[in-house]
Amino acid sequence: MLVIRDAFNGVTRFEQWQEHLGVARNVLAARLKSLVHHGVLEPRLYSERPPRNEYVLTAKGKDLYGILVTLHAWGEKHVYHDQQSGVVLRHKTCDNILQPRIACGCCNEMVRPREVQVIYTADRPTVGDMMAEDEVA
Amino acid sequence: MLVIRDAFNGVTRFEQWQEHLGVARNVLAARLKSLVHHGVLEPRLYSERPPRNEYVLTAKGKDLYGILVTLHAWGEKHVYHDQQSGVVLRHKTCDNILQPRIACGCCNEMVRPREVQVIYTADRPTVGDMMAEDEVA
DNA sequence: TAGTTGGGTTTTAATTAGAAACTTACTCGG
DNA sequence: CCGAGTAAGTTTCTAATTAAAACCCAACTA
Repeated sequence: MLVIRDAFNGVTRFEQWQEHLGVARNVLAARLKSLVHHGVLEPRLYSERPPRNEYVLTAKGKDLYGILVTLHAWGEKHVYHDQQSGVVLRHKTCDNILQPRIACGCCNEMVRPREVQVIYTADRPTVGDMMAEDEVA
Repeated sequence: MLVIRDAFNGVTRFEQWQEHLGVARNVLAARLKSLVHHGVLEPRLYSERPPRNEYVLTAKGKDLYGILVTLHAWGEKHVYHDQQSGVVLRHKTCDNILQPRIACGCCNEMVRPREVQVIYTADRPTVGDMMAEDEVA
């Protein structure tokens, strides 16, 4: 998640993440590999010899933006209690601090939890099933 | 997260989570304890003797709804590729499958990533700092 | 040629998860 | 009254996962 957050902030290279996050190098390498494998990031060779790649967000990755924004707002409100967290998101269009709300893509109305119905269309897959896609190797 | 998801689906008791998630009992106990400690869930004694609690979402917990919905939609689109995932969210108000979008709480407009500016209001705290609140004990 | 930089692996140590048994304090049925 | 059942955990021990630290290496660079 933090890797992806940085990616949205323009980070594309191993060393940049390493510096920003202070995470162990092997862990970062594993994260990147996994994110590439899951199609969230895409490696791009920016130097042939020595072979060096940068990592850019795919469409799948870019679609994580809503999650990040929502998560950030939650943290601001409930973890930092609207005090200095160090990072703030501004909505350029209206020039206010972004307070993200969930809207419906169909009717454009704001969505409240009460208006959402959970429908089970089949036997609910187990957590194991959900992770099964990993078992490629 | 899965614990919280179930909480939104009406689960309040230890055994219910245990059955739904199939997670080890000690792990579940640890999760619940941690969620209570972080103020996401609130224990409520529903029986004095024997002492038994149920767990209900706090305001902080309820505010996680947006994250869950956004996450779910992402999974539907990119992990299940809009095929049978087993669970679907319906927007009662307009009777369509919910496709959550991020809207701005101030101007009510849909938000696109480009319209969001990241502002660093202070030295960015390290990941360590962010977690420091845990060090109460 | 001796650093330095980018991008990793290998090794080792710590953390976490899991499975199963045990505990406590009841209730219920015979 | 006795044993079984239930709900909510705790304990113990083992297995798997994760992370930190150190190491590696190919290519620039001074």
